[in-house]
Amino acid sequence: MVDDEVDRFFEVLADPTRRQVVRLLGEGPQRAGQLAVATGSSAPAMSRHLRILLSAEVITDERVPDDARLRVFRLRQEPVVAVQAWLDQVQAHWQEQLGAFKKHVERKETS
Amino acid sequence: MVDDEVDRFFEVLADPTRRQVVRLLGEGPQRAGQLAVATGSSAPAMSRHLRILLSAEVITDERVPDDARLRVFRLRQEPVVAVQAWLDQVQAHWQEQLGAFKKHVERKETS
DNA sequence: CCAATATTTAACCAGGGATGTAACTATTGG
DNA sequence: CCAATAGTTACATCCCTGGTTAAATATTGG
Repeated sequence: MVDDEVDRFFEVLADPTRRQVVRLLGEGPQRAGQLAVATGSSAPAMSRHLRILLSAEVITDERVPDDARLRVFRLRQEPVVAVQAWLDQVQAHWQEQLGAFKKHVERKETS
Repeated sequence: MVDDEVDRFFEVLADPTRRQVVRLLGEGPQRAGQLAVATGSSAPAMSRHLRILLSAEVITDERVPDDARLRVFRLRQEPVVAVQAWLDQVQAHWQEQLGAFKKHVERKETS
């Protein structure tokens, strides 16, 4: 029942700005403000995107101990892995065909 | 510039019915009507979903030679592969960390 | 305590996307 | 030629998402 995670991931990643955020966070944790400028979004817009990504559990947030105004966001790996698994499953029948083809070739080679 | 393909894939896969369609077509080609009943959608709704998936080049269509009223749809593998590559890239820094950890363990083991 | 910084919340608005119904096209089969 | 089948298109509607502006909250630094 990890399907939920996949569903939320796709729904939330429909937005190009949020895809960019995921991309950026893929390279490492970032602050909200940094993400805003990097994506060319206003602060309020970014705040909402982050809230959506949080509620979909695609990212996590932490307050910086030194400066509690700052908030850093981190990409969670679980949903990424879940989506990869989903795509693998979609590809399953191609893999099978590939397997069948391999067997076919092998049979030819050994004959 | 394969990023376009990824963008369209995510935008189009935001809809749960279309995700279902992709899932179903992952198991093999299907007709429009079959997909409609399988997903519990009306014929017009499915027709629209398929048109969207076609324009995003996620699927292809073929007319059946015997009965030209029928149309079968097939999942294209290219976008699936492209999205997998995208996710791999997002995961890149985790892989690095994993690599670093492995090296760390190896160093410990050999010492 | 005050000014500046970082981010969130609220209120509002415009556009897009999904759906159902009904009508239409194309094709098959008797 | 007509009835049935498969699918598409058009239209009206609804809702949801995303953006903006302005104000609020929280925290830091002088």
